Amino acid sequence: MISLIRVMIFEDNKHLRETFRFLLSNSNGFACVGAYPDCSDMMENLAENPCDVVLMDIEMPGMNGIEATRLIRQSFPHINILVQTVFFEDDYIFNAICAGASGYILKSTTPDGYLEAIKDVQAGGSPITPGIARRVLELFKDKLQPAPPAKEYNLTTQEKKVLQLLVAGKSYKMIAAELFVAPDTIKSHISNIYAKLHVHSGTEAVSLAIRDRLV
Amino acid sequence: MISLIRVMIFEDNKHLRETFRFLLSNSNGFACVGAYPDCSDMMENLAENPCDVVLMDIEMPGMNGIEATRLIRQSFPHINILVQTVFFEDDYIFNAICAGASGYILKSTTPDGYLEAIKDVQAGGSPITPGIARRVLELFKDKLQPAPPAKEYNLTTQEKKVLQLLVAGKSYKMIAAELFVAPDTIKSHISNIYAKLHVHSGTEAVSLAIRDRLV
DNA sequence: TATACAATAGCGAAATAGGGTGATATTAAA
DNA sequence: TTTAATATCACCCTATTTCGCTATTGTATA
Repeated sequence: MISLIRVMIFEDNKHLRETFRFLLSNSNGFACVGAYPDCSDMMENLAENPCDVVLMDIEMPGMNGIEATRLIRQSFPHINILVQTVFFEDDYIFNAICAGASGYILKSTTPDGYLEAIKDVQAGGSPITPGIARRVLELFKDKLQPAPPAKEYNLTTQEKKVLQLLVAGKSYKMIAAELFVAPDTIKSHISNIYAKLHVHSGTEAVSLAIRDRLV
Repeated sequence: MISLIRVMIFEDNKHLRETFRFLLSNSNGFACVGAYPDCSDMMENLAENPCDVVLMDIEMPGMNGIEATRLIRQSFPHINILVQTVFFEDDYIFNAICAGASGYILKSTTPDGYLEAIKDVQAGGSPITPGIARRVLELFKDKLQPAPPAKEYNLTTQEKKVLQLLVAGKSYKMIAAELFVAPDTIKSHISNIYAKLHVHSGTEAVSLAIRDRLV
């Protein structure tokens, strides 16, 4: 008994859809268990025809491929979804990943490329067209390191401690107690902090401190 | 005149290093402009031998490939760095991307795979081994959607507005003015907000609101 | 039709925060 | 050695915040 990778196709372009079906039906190790132009009966299709991999177009009439991906992942988490598109849109890429796509390839891929990609996702990998992968890495970097504190504010070590306790929601008295100094000293520090941060209240200072990662 | 992709290699394993050198020197369109076992003289090497792509091992004696990647990106931002490793470590992947690696491949790649990957990075893409790409996507998802507000707090719409303005550093009076109601109304709302959030001061509320993404 | 909740508003008292000014001791830099 | 920055503390005064309690209105909901 040979293990087949069962693939379901969602692709609105009829010619492409039939090409995929033909390719999968005539390649060893692959089977096409359905090919549909839109996602109108998607959940029923998936429930009736078990499959391992879904080849999902993004641009489709009705529900788009990203929303469809999200739905499939919710009800059939074991299915690997290979998203394909003609566009490089950052929003597409970002949303497709968040929706749970397991791979993301460009439509310019060769027939063998498709088969390779389907094998890759089935094996637990995530084939990504290099051009798209570059965008993924850029997005990753942008989102994950939103610039270290652009401004330094030149807070002293004691001021930083006070600011931290202020962010923790402590009152002047409590901060004073924790740092073993007089409440008036804390008041003085906080005045200086406000001046350096150009704010005039605790809430403003806390807000800025958190957003600028001063704490 | 043919355009060559000039590649510099950093790889501590002598056999691998020489294999790469041989492969690049004997493949059309590629040139090896240097192959070193560590990064001790890296910056000088790069300054003296212009190159387009660096093939960088992660595990090396002395400076590791990730730190080296960071340094190269700082001084030679036009150079594309292709990182390779034998390990699937999430930390490696994460840090390599943040350091500015343009591609990330496993050492099990075939000779042709290396040449393809080098061509890909030079063309502005980011070849990533599917297995690693899967980890990248997982990391991406984990880091970017750090759980929606675990607690709901059941704030009303008006209370949310008030909280937002409080986070913006506004005083009771200013909030009242912006929402066209009496200051005492804001006082009431804030009392209710504090009760729902289990806090007792503006700074605490702002801190919690930002950290729990209520705003 | 009661009941609950949201939004509104007011009153009073106590606590806290914030602005200003000034002083002292210590330490680091010019 | 003078100067500048830091950390400390005090006093005065006002504004703001916080807590409690009460109360009205409109809108859903049981």
